[in-house]
Amino acid sequence: MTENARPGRKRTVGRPPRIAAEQIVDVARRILQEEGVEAVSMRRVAKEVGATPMALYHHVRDKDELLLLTLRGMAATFPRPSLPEDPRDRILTTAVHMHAVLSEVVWVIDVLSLGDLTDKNALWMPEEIIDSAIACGLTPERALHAYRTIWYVVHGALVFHRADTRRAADPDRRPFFPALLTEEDASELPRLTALSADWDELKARYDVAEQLAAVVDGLLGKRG
Amino acid sequence: MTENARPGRKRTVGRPPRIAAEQIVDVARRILQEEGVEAVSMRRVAKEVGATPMALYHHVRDKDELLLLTLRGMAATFPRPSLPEDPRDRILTTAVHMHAVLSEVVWVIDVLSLGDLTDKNALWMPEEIIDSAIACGLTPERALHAYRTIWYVVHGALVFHRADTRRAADPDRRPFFPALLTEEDASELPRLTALSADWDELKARYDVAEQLAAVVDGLLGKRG
DNA sequence: ACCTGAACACCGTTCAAGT
DNA sequence: ACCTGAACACCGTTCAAGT
Repeated sequence: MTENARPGRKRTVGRPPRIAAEQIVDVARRILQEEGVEAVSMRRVAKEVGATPMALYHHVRDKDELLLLTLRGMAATFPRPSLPEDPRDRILTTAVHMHAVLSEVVWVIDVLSLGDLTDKNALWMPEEIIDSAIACGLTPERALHAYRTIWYVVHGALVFHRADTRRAADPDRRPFFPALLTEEDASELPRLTALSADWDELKARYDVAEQLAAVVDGLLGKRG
Repeated sequence: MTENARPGRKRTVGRPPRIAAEQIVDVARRILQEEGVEAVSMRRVAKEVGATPMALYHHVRDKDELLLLTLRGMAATFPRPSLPEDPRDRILTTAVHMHAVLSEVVWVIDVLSLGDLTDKNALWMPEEIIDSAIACGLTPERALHAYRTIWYVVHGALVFHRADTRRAADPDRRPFFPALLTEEDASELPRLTALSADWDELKARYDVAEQLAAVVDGLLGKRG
């Protein structure tokens, strides 16, 4: 948001605005949801909002800022779940919640991977995970690192699931992993060859909650 | 690679090629390395190879294919490390190796996240991890899931480290996480507030090998 | 202060034609 | 078979001018 268009600032002189920053962001968010991040362009948003492309630049600094603004308030639309007592379970529930929320609004992950977290309403999740990890005996530093690792697993599950979905939708998709295994590879790559038979079913059975449970236990050092 | 340009196919008629597919891929790879994925365009590659943009389409199907071809052979340039005896250690060493290799050629991760694995020389790594996980007592299916989770951690570490590097290089970077914490947040987000003081140092101390060790132990079920 | 119009410097890709 | 030229349908952003 540019300096002069910041909400709450009194506008006493000059031409009254014809389009509001919120309108722009709403349109961008709708395109994001309906057609994905690659369908969003300044020109497209401008057209749908009924203005020239350059009008947008009075409300947002550039395209990146517009995309980041679409995230604002998203976390608030999902109710904060009630968490269990046990700190280990609190971590797990929060992590699974992060994944669940983000897989309901798939476009968020696309925007998220190109910028920073801007939504303060989402910060209770790292806070909760770090706090619970400390309650489990980790130092604050180790707790932070553990949070990052958990986030990487959540992020990876979302990103690669999205990539799979896209590929499945692609009409003329190129040959990919299991297809490029030849007979000769069978001896060198026996495990992959064996698994490639029902690759898609196996992939579908990947259970994030289960994996996160194992990861959390590992990070908390609950091992013999 | 288009049907008619496939290497090994005898070309007995027609105009001799002026540019080879390999030239195109080499130029693309150089731009990738020197300026990043967003600097690669069909027009730019064509110019540097001394041809019109459309000449490229005789050797590759589209831009995506060109990018995927740049990965071909990358894994072979890194020697396969000697692995320890213990299967748990083999998993860890392989995972750390994946991370080390990919952080030496940072552009690979950008290309990788938009497509599939095309380099057969890289497949020994999932094979090794899955095989060792089975040796540790996991079923093949659980071993595959464990591999995916490990890959997510490696991928996340690389992607977010790259995002940080980019942001650090950006001259007019926007305010991001620790900066947007206000005094009022301190009570609701005490852990994050406390950690935000030396955020950058903490981030720099994130040790992938250490995290992977914990994750692997969790995935192998080595807990009390 | 807010918006328009024209322009700059790009994209990926298709299609018809040349050698 | 391989390559060119022109064209289509786009991009993000700057700059000068209008109300």
